[in-house]
Amino acid sequence: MTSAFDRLARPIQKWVRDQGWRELRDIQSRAAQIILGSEADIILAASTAGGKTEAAFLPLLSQLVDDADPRPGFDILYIAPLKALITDQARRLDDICGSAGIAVTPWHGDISSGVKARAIKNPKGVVLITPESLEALFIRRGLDIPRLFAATRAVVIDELHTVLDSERGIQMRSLLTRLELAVKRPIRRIGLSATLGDMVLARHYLRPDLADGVELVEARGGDAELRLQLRGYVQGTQDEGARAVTDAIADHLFGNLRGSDNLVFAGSRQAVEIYADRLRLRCEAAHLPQEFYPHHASLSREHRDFVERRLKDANLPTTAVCTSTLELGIDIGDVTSVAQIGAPFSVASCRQRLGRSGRREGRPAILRQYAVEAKVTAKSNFSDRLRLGLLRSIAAIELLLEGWCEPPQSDALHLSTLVHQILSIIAERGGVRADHLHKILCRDGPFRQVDTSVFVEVLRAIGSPDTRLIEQAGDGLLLLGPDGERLVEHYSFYAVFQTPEEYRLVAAGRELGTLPIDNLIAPGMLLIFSGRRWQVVEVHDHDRVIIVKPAAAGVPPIFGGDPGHIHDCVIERMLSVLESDHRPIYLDDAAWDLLAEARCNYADLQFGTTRIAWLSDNAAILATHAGTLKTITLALALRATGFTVQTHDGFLEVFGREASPPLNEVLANLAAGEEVDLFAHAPSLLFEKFHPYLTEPLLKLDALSARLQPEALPELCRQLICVADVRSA
DNA sequence: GACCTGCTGCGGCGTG
Repeated sequence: MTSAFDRLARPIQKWVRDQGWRELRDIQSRAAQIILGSEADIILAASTAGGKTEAAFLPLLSQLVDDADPRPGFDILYIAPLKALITDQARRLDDICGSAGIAVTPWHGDISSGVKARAIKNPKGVVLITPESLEALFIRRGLDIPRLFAATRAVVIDELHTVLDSERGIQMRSLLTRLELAVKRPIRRIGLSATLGDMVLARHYLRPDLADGVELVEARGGDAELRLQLRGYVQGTQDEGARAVTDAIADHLFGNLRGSDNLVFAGSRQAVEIYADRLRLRCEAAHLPQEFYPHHASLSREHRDFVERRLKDANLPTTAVCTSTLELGIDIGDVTSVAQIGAPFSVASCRQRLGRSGRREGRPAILRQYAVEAKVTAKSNFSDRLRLGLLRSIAAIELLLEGWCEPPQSDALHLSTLVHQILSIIAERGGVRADHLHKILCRDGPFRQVDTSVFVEVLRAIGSPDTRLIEQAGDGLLLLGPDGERLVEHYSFYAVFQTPEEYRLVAAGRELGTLPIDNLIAPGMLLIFSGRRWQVVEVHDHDRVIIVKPAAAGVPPIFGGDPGHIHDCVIERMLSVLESDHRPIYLDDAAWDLLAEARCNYADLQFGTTRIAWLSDNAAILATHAGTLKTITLALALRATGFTVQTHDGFLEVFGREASPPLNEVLANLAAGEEVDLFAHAPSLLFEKFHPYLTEPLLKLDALSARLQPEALPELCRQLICVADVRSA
């Protein structure tokens, strides 16, 4: 067979040689053979900096050079979830395309309207766009879509793994369906991804109707040496004790990270502020130049750019104390080590973070995991005694080492995003019939879990006199109603995800960043923000602005957040770690003491032989051996039957009240399939952007599909009472 | 019990 390199177009070959590459990487050769030898859809899976972009684009651009399409229109559509990524990739592609005379157009909110207007007039080459800007194109220029994409041969979707089951991922898949409808032919899809946990599901996501036809090219081996340490810390119940742990961790970070580039994932924006402050003080005390900086989404763009530039600069040692802002693929170069404070929420993000270090040949990947546990007293709760945070850290590391990570959740209805896409299609076309809408979105598009009756209910809800998002014309055509019109006209419509309201924080005329409005802020209060200390001078509620001045002391603000979902496999692993007597080699002595203590307490509760630990006649701790979704579902079922329930990772603490029936009986009934009203205590059902326009029955369906697992309840309860029976018999 | 992401069209003003 002709080598992959030989099959590339001349100018592309020249570019490869100019890079000084001796040969194409394995993933690049294999991708080139498939792209140039077939029409197949492809997933290219490799770690950051694994050469995925070139693997897709070298052959695609070769096709443009050797076999140009005379029709007008963009030849290649590239979609990425971050503006920064588009800017980076446009620069790299410009370099390759320059000599081949192929146009490269970055397209997102920060690109000037002049560039966009020119591209619309004369569309060609590669366009790099965000899902939101593509959405805007459909809504504002619906009639131009067939012309703009008449010549498009391929859609390249970057960071596919981050959008698989998210609202934005569903939106993007809907847009791809609509694009193919507009040009009346399929367009090859190429997904670029980090290594995925479940490749079958990923293929299905890329091309639902022909998942088996999706070719998979994964980067082979090449895994760097991994150096791991899990350090245990115990914090007291007093404020003073809590500070002592923070200082101990800050001391360790300061001693080990100074002088090199590192990322410290602190877990929350508040923790980022605390640790950045502690580390700054240590530099000042030692009369050393500052090299520790905070980085999270509430900080001003200016400050974040500054930190990112420092990370890229090889001459300035820089450690960013950050949230998941620095987890995604923007180019900050290689870092020496990664630290993680507190247990990670998912194995997938843990892997993504670790992938930031050890990327260069011969350098190890280094992960320091800090586990902070509460000091146990006579009054301590069992969850503190079982050291659930430490266990989750261990479980995540073990699963990471085994190559596992969370698969996407595929059965959610995504009704909020469905409302968004209904409005968008009506706006794109001016009007559309209900049956046609159903065909585009539910039969051909990504909303296949939505059956006809639910779809009709959604249309009724958003067409009701209360909501007035849509209305029906005499000929049956669905049109935008007055409120729908107003919604779609505003630029805030294009994003499918929700964003909270915020104050802007300003010091000496410069914006430091933003704070959620639920912080109670008054003049005179002290704040830690952007790695420095401030005093509030003025609060302008109307303009949502807070003016601050430097201060000598401060407290970190509250940033809110939502509870995360822990996967079933992570919980199972936590329990098997508890039931084993093995000492993982990466634990330090303090962490090992904590684990040994947790194992003793687990045995004391008899959990080795039963899943129910009775606290009294009608109060117990249940070991659900299940992740957040199932555990929460059981908690709601028990609350509905009159119990007070507290939830923990994989455990429930259940207390009977005077009127509640015996817990044993309730569990037996649930095991037998008895139905209970999981929404008996009217929990809030508004989570997503377009939820406020839906009816309560629809909101419950949406919650049941994505946030609960009622179908798992009987089996979960059978397990609970079965294992309990074995013990009593 | 947490984090992140995105945005058009148009009017008004200054400058060359």
